Amino acid sequence: MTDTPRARLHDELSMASRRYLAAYVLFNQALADHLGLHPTDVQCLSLLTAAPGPLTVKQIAEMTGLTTGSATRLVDRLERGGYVVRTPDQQDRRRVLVTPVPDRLARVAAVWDDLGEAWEELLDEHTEEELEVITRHMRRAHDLSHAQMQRLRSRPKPA
Amino acid sequence: MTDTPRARLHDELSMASRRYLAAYVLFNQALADHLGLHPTDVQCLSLLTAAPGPLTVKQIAEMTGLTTGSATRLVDRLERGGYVVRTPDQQDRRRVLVTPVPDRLARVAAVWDDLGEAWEELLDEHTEEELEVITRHMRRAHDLSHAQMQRLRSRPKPA
DNA sequence: CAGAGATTGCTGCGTCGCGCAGCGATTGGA
DNA sequence: TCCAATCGCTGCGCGACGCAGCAATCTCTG
Repeated sequence: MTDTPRARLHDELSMASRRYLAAYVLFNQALADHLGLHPTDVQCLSLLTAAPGPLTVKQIAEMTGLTTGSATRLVDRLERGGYVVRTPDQQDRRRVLVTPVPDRLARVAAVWDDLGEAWEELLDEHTEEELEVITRHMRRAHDLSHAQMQRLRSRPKPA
Repeated sequence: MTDTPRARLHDELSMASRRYLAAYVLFNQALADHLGLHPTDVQCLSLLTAAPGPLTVKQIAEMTGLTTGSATRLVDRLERGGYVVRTPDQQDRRRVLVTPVPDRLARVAAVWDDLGEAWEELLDEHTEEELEVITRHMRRAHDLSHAQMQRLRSRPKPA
């Protein structure tokens, strides 16, 4: 079905996205390995820094896709490494707030900044209109991935 | 540093990319879980179908970032599940060619196609020029991720 | 105000993916 | 011909993860 220019563009973008995402997975693994962590840990730290405030263990479990028990072990590792601290919630004493440690995260940020220079150069290759187009696509793709993930989770497994 | 429109666009795209990539990781996990596989297995199948021909175990190890031993176990799982077949290489009898099984992969493709409909709709929201802009950015981002991954791998660990 | 049910986080237990080290088989170069 | 290099496979141990059950706490109801 690649006989029209439009369809060809679709295929090219699909393939480019696949390669990009595959490369990101490898990069994420390499980054985690470089820091002596696991890909899941890096993902969690990314979520923590992107969040406006502290997250509970339950929220971390939902956002990472693993059980509360595994999330507890995950926070254990991060706390042992000094990346986060546990704080009991005053409003609801069942909850435990997980707060990232800025000093410790600075080391992670250092790696990111070092690599972020090339990222800035990449962004500078685009006009402002192009940046908006790409950003819009990213947001739509994010929403789509999120919706399809939930769809997959709430569907009977063929196994 | 978000005091200029340009810098604000940079930050927005950066954040949108982070969210997009994080969502993809979750989606990939959900997809693997849905198929009764592991994220690594799905990644490997994606690489196999994207490759022009059969891959050796060594190539799979390099492209997935794990050791040859783990790659052997990975191919074991895929072979046991009927997703791939092992074929001895005639030119070099040390090598083992791993070929995907079309019939078995059709089941994976079925999930993709079902979800790909929404993906096509997303692509149809863009003009052809916008598609080209996004594709170009994806390719550049892929190259950047790939280069930075190799840079991270060949650097001393701070641990 | 008291008690039932729901929610949150933590802990044994078993499973299994993964890296590491070493092995035999095969290939290509001195 | 011999030897180093390459490829894939196999024990071994580590550790991340899901599962099931637990105590503590909150919330809703009579």
